Amino acid sequence: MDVFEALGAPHRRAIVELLGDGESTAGQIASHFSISRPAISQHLGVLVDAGVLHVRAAGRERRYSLRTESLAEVEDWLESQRVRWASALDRLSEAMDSGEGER
Amino acid sequence: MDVFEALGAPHRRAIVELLGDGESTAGQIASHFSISRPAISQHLGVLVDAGVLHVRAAGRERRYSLRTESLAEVEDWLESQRVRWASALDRLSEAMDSGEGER
DNA sequence: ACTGTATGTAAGCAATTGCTTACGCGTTGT
DNA sequence: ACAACGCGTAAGCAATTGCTTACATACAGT
Repeated sequence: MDVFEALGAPHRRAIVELLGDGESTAGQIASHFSISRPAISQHLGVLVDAGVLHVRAAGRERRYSLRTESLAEVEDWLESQRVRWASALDRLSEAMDSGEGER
Repeated sequence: MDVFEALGAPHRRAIVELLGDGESTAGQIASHFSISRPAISQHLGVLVDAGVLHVRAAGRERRYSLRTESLAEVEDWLESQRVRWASALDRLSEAMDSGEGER
């Protein structure tokens, strides 16, 4: 599953938001939600698979943290879309300037 | 369905990429994919609902175009995440500077 | 060694998703 | 008026998702 799909689920986005404050353990994360701990564990698995999170074992805990590179990946995509959109607009206004009356 | 979920599906992202070149009709869009036309129609519906696309009826055609504001929404979210992440790092290094030996 | 704590994994299930084919409805051209 | 076109909607279906409870594993504290 890629980054976009991973961020598609609201709960997973909420997890990312939580981790914006910094690293935290699976249990701490789960405590913020009303769904079961295993459900969170599965979401965390998806996020790690997608490269959004990084896990670090620390004793019996597992500390999750954001991998900002993955968010950058999404940002890059958006950026590239905006660029293409902008140049499409350019072409459009160019066409309107020159060929106004055509069809 | 919100923008994130809408962009979660690969086909829908591909549609957005297509529309980066400018407005186009449902049929034109569908012709780029191997899935059925109704399937594309449904994806278009989702994207419009999510505010990603705008439709304009033109005779018997329907012209779809990007609503860049919605992509900006996603970008804002990412941005805000990055800000929080950055300040979390600040707090961390601050803590390390001052209280090094604690814990 | 033994108990409790932190966590992932397995199995099962209802709801949702992404697709298909069949159909309906307005628009265009003759 | 009528045929063909462009498109959305309905119905149905298999696959996937998001959850649950129950279980397994591994470390920590006594």
